[in-house]
Amino acid sequence: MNYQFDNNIPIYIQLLDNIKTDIICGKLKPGEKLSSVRELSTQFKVNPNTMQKALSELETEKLIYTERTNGKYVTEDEKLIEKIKKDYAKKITNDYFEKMQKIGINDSEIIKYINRKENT
Amino acid sequence: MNYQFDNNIPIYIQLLDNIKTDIICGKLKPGEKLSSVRELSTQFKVNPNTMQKALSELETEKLIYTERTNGKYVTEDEKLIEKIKKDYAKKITNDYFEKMQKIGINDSEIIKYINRKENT
Amino acid sequence: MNYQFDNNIPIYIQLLDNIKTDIICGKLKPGEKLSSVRELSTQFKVNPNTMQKALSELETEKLIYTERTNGKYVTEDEKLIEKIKKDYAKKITNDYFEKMQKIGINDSEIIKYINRKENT
Amino acid sequence: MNYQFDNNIPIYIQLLDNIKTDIICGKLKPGEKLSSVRELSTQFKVNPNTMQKALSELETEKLIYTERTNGKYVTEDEKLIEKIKKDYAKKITNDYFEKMQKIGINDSEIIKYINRKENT
DNA sequence: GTGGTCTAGACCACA
DNA sequence: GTGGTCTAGACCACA
Repeated sequence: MNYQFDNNIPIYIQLLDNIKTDIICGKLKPGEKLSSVRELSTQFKVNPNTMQKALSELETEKLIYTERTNGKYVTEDEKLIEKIKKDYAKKITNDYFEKMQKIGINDSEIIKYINRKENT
Repeated sequence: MNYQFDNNIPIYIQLLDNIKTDIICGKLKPGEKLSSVRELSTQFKVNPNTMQKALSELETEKLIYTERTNGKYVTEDEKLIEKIKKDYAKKITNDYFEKMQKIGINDSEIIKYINRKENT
Repeated sequence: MNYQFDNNIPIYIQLLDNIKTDIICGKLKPGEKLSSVRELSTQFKVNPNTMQKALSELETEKLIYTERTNGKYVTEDEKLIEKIKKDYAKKITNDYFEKMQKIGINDSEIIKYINRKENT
Repeated sequence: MNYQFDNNIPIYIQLLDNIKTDIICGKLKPGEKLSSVRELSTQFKVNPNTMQKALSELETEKLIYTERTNGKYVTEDEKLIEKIKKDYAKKITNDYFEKMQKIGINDSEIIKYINRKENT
């Protein structure tokens, strides 16, 4: 499996989002141990420093924590994960509505777009 | 009127989006003459080069055209505007669904988020 | 002026603390422009990346902000600075008391140590 | 009893401080025999090597001594303990004042912070 | 083996 | 000129 990076977004952000998404959607379980920085960087074919940067950002968000000389783990705080998930969902829903309204598409028209999408 | 720029997105992109949105939602009418680059750059408080770059991108998209020595105008091609509007609306609807699904939120849950938003 | 680094503390933390202290005590004023990353790294004789790391940590704390292609500035939010100052002062006061009590020195004895210090 | 370690300070330092504090505050009496390294490492849930390192540092400071094949003991030199206690107290008092002054809090303001703390 | 730090230096977009 | 990103690779403490 070979990851494709979007050239317009910094790689460390894409790595970060990738792992974050895995935590939020439950693919990475609370308390689960992550692969080592070295392994992950090999797997994603990036420099260890780049991976380290992505992971340390996740750590400041408290989504992962480090046991020194041992490894990195997904937070056990399930409420935090749930909160981040809901906040994120609300945010992108808001952003979506904002963008639609900005180009002059009102609520009832938005529903049409959504229904068309739903019935695919 | 003072525009607030998001420091993480190139200013010329933000300018471009701004004007594009105005055309799509009809605030700028088909065939309407734009202010001069100089005026626009003063109005948005940006470097004229930056404004120039934004406008030339819009010109590549054919949303505006230049009459030499006379100024820049919104395209008169209403079908083009309509098409860009619909394509854009579909695209952001798709993006929205994709993002929600990525974090493990399925269609019926998406509807909940949308309803909550609708009833605000 | 040549900075001496403590070998047991990461350099970027020491840089960060240094600048943070300058902001908190008012040596760097709210809204003041910082020297460029390159200048600062020359001045402190560290690698630009190390300085960059220190500064970006200060940015996540919102004590500084970046104007792209322009430079970095001290936050204009004086309340935030004041808050960070007070929180920090409370924290080190608490830490001090805790440490003293841990080695079996009670409040009245602490006062003696403080008075002796005060009258120096 | 389960010790919580701060991940940013080497565990052996935290163990060392812990035992040192117990000696200084009298919880461990002069001449008292310590538990075996094996017991201590089980009790603190650390690797025996780590506990060994902590103890050997304490031995360098002469706060404990080893009777070969018999075990480790707290020093009987009460003056030494008293001296270390006072030195430590002075040191952290000095450090405290230094830190406060560094962020621009003068002596009279320090007193306010202390009084507020005292009256809790 | 684990994570953390740091350097040297290249390269980039933007203004 | 400004900040930002990324790589290659060394070195370190800790367990």
